[in-house]
Amino acid sequence: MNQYTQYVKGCSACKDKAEIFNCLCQTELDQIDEKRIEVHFKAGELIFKQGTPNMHFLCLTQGKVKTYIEGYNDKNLILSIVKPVEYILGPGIYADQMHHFSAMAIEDSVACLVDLVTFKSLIRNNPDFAEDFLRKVSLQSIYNYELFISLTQKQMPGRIADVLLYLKDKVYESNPFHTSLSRQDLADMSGMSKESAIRILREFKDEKIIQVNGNTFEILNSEHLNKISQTG
Amino acid sequence: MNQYTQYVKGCSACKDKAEIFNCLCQTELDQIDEKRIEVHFKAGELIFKQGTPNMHFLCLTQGKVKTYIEGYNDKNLILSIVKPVEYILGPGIYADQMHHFSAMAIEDSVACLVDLVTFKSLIRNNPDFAEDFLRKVSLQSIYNYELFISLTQKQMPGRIADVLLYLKDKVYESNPFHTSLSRQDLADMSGMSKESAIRILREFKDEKIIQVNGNTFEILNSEHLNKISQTG
DNA sequence: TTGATGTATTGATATATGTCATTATATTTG
DNA sequence: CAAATATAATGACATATATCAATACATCAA
Repeated sequence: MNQYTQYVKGCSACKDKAEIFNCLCQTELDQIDEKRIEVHFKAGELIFKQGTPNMHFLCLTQGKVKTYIEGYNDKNLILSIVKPVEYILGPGIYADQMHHFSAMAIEDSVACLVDLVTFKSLIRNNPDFAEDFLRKVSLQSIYNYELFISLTQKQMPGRIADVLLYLKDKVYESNPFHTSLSRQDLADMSGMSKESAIRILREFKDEKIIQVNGNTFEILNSEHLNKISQTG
Repeated sequence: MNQYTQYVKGCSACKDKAEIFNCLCQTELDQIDEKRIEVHFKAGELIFKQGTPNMHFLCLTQGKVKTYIEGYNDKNLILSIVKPVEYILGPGIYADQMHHFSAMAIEDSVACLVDLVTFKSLIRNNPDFAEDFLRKVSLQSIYNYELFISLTQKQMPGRIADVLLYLKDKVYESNPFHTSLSRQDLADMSGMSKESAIRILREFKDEKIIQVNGNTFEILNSEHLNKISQTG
């Protein structure tokens, strides 16, 4: 590591990678930089758990993380797959100071933790940052509404189609894509049993809509898959 | 109407009824008061429609409103029943300026509309108001997560139980309660067909968990209903 | 290599839920 | 008032989906 890499490390380096801190001036960035705690997580490690106190603002800088609600009978519902640089924040921050979902690294990951006092003071003192934060929260909310419709009004093929399109377009941004998500995870993303998820994937494969090789997926017939997503 | 009632009308009157404007000073309240447009809706009338531009902040002062996502095949998913004084705001305000769900009066209602420029400037200039707004958005988000679990991981009896408890505790705050919601609405709240909703209600009735008389519901065995909600 | 463990896959079966058709009950309209 | 319309309720049936059991496959440790 040379002097240059040394220099751009920290929040300033993150600033160059993502727009989430665009609204912060150097002083504010330095303020976060000073407070932040960098933590490394191995794949499969829990980052925070639903039901525990939410004391920090969390920003993912490397790796990938799944956020999921732990429901009944050991069933999980995966809400999103987060990739860097993006923050992972729950509604508890401005409500009851609790985590309402869990977060787990699905790849080796690095996250920065900043105490909420610092975070909230930035929100209070920088209206641009506050607005940007509201924008992010809103976008997440919009995605949640889409998820509602997918999960409650579409049948299994439509839901699996949604998951595949989400992974291709939003998470891996490539086709084919390789994922560290298990079949159980795919099932937890689409609200069904893993056996059902596997069956639908096989059907898609038989119909030459996708190609599956272990954990590598390729969407062959995007049009058809979109149609399945639309028609439910 | 005497001079006194005249005096307390407008946003100041609302301030007394709800905490949502507690953070605003008199000047700010007057600012809203000047800009606001009061609109009366009859039961069944559409207040705003999913997919149309979201140009106003909306505050319900009288009546009741259902917010719902319009999905596929003319199926709706009711997100919440809003009662006064509460605002009805969508994530579009800080994202794409569109409505992502529809709102319909289920009783004769009155709402105040304030243009977004005014609203956003209040958020920018009053950190307390911004924080309170974030708190509200967060609470809604938390409720949405509970809804996710109810809708995706519980079977029909559990979902109907959740709807009944929601109406009793959060909407009407009484037992028995009378509702203007149709059986179709109850079905749209629990993500099932209206026939299924009716069947479950009958089962609850047969088991003496609830009493039903048209649109009047009384929860007789709260403990049992809670248990059904828990066990899914 | 071998066994051991976890994950993926498949098939058979049970069950939850939706759909369709029909009747009953309200509610509105002329 | 009766007729007309909307909503509610019920039953028979179809089907989507979960569950259970068995097997295949991959990964890892010894």
